[in-house]
Amino acid sequence: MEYNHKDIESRWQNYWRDNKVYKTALDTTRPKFYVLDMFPYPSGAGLHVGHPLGYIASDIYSRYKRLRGFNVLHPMGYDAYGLPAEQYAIQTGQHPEKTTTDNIARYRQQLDRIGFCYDWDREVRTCDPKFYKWTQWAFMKMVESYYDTELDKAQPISKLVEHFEKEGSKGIHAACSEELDFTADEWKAMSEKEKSDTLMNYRIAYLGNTMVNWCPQLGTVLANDEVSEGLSIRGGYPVEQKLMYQWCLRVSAYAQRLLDGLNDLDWTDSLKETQRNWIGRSEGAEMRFPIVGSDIELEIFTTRADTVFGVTFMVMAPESEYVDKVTTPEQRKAVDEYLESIKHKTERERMIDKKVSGVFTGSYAVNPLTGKEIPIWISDYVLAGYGTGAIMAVPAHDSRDYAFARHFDLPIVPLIEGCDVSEESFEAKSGKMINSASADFSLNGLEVPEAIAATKKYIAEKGIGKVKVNYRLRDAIFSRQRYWGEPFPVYYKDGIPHLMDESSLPLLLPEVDKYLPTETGEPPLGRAKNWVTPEGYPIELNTMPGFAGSSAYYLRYMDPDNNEALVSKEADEYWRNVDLYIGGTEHATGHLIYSRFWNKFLYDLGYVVEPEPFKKLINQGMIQGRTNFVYRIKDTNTFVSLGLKDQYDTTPIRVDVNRVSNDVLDLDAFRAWRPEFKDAEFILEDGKYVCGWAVEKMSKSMFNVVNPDDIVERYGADTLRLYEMFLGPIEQSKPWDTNGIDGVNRFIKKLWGLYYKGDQCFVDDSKPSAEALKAVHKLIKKVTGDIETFSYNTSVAAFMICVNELSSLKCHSREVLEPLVIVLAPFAPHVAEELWHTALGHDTTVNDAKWPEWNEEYLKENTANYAVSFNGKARFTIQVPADMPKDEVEKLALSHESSAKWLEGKSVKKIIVVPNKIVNIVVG
RNA sequence: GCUCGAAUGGUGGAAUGGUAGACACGAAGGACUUAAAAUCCUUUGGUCAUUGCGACCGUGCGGGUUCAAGUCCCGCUUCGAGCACCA
Repeated sequence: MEYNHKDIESRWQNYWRDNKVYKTALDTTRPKFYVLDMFPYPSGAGLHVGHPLGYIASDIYSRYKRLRGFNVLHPMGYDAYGLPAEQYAIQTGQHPEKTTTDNIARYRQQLDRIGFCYDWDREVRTCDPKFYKWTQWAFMKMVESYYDTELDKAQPISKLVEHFEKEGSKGIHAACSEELDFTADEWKAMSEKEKSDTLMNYRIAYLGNTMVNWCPQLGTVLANDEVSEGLSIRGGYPVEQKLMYQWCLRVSAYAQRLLDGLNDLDWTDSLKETQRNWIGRSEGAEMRFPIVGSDIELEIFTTRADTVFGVTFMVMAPESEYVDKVTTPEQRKAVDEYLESIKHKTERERMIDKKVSGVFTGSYAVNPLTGKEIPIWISDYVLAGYGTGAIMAVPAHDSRDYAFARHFDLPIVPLIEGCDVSEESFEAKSGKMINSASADFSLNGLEVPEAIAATKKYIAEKGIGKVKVNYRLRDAIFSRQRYWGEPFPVYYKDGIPHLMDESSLPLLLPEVDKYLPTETGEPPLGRAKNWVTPEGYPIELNTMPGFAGSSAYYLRYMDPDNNEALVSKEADEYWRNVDLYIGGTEHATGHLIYSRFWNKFLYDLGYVVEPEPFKKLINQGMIQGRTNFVYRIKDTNTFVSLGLKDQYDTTPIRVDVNRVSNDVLDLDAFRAWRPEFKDAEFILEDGKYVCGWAVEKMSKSMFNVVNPDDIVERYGADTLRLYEMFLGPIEQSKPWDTNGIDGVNRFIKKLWGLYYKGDQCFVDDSKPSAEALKAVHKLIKKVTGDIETFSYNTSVAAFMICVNELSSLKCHSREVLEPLVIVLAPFAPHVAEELWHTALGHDTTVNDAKWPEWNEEYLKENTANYAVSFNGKARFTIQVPADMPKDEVEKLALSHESSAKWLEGKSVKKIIVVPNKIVNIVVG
């Protein structure tokens, strides 16, 4: 029997499927282990060779854990709502559901060919009503909750209502959009609409008038993580800031818990750091500056409380609500003109344009420490959304304030001894304070950190301000003006939003004639007929964003068919949370934040038992494309090989990588590729056409997409799996390079040759030699250690070494060949399964085998090699019996004939013997 | 600007502070073959030496700790990632 990957792989894939070999059930007698891949968005392009990288890694780990006796949950599903399907629908009129279903079918086919051990009975699709019922359900729970800042958890909104009834807003501790102040009587006197609006200020999912990222080209709002440098991540269209009435999630209330939770997670430092940056905690002080001739106080946030004595002016954001209140009649015209000029700029223009601009309001504030009057300005370098939307300007110690002061000729007061502010600001947080004293308070002579602490204490005592922590993390905007997403279970009665009854879930996505906004600018759901409740009230027209469906999907896999709960108590208590999560870094500030938030919310309400969803997380690197080039001599149809191209004037042209093998162009395939190359001529080197190459993003337009199907067809899934792991550490990004895959394929054939030659099976029950036992036990030890640390590339190398040793030893003993198959099974399951059954004669599947333990006895050496070195420079090697005591090794090393010349005229100061490694003789 | 990470042959990459370059690709030479493919064997960091041995230099750069540094410490350079008018 020759190794025939097509026959072996299709046979076993069918067997696994028909016998539901990978079906997982809740089994409290066995320890659980939950291994999860980030589920893919099923795009029209299908899988390329980069996608399976993480899936293979998690598959290996799942199979390994299973062989170790764990009950492994390893599911897969689809993040099926998304913009591409909707845009395709707009262009073609094809229902997004149709394209999505087709794409999923294609993905499934591609995934199946690689031989993954998913339990497909647990598949979820975010666009499936059975699934999105629970997305809508969680949203409703968020609407019905507020965040108690004292208990530090979500609470039912009814508790807050009770409090309002009794004491109004006095003494509440609830996260809110803005501080409100009302009495119980005022609350009771509110209209239904006013009450609704008031409660929106506290709900965890709330309707709010907020600055949103509006993308006109996409026709929808976007969350902060969907925007980068003022452009939409999808499509790269400009994004503007716009005040809109939108559903939001009060993620900011969870900022501190999201930050603290990171400490206990087994994630990479860089990913945790990314999340910490995104949450952006900064400790400082909030201070009030009274405005001259008014009872308004301007509130600011600063991390540099020590610099208050250097505040020479104040600046507020153009969008600040105080702008109107402090602008004097004389300055009104100038201010209006300035606001108008800002309004026309997009967010991106504002970011790029670093020119200093601003306008004086005409009003003055009082510096609470110096008592001096300072002017209040407006400038767009102050952001409305962060802190209080106003700042105290310290030009001597902040570069932005410095630039502003210089431009408008405002005073600059240095506060740190010896600093030079004639050219630029001094921003270092060190040095001794100067110029910082009033009648009853002085910071002079203190170091900066001491001064910060002293000022915080002082302002708190004086009632001027208080210590405050600010976060960069904003609430997530939860509405999208799109069709292809979850509808909100919300209807409007007299303009007041109401939740639908829980029993009416899921609220099904309605049919529409077109997937575009309506003529009046309403979202696509505005086209739906009868989009009203049975009572005739209109239903919300927005849909939920992509992250809604992906925030709790890992919980649904635990209990996918449950129609009574997101996940049953029993299933949740058994599976708990994800032990190992594998996916890309691109979700660091999106999905991985939202999911943690969502989980913490459900945890607060008692629906889940674990406060964190993903215990350990591995980020697989991106597989980049490796583009091949051919070089056409200008104005001809002649192509010159890489090594000779410098002799001609050439144009590099990207060539389909599938027509190139090991950088050598297949000439006929190239001629057949496109009509214009039909008559191409070639200048070869050594009879070959060698292509150039470059690393680029893997994409159709670069002609560098490699489809896993082609690799599986040619070499088999086992070769693909081993090769992807062999490329390098999984965390690392690397270009896909088909060069080298032959080496892995050769390994599998060589392995096969240990068991079979022609039709003859070699496996016998003979006693293996010590060398053979050693080879395989070394392998077991190495692979066991490697799997736990995800060093799969060195495991593959270990397999190669072991098989090479066994074939040169001509070892065919079952005692050696059986454990070899078991440890190989996670990596190359098809060939392992085949050998397990046919060559080794088992009738169970290799998945039910027991992971072998290595025996240290077999690994013992009977001789030990020592490198003998003098002052750290290795000079020669000695071989001694393994159990020779240290002092004898020393003696032997010193008496070796080669030692004489190193010892000549010198004395031995010290001898260091590292077992099996080195004898270092220190001479001097 | 702040934060984090990385840098090792022609290439991808190995190395608990202990003989750097495992394993693989590529390349060169050889065996088998009419020939090619496939397969197998040998060589492959550099320089010099070489029908014997060898010798010296080598992990981005400059210092340091150590008997011993790719690995630890300090200071740079370059590349990558995250955040960024965030006060």
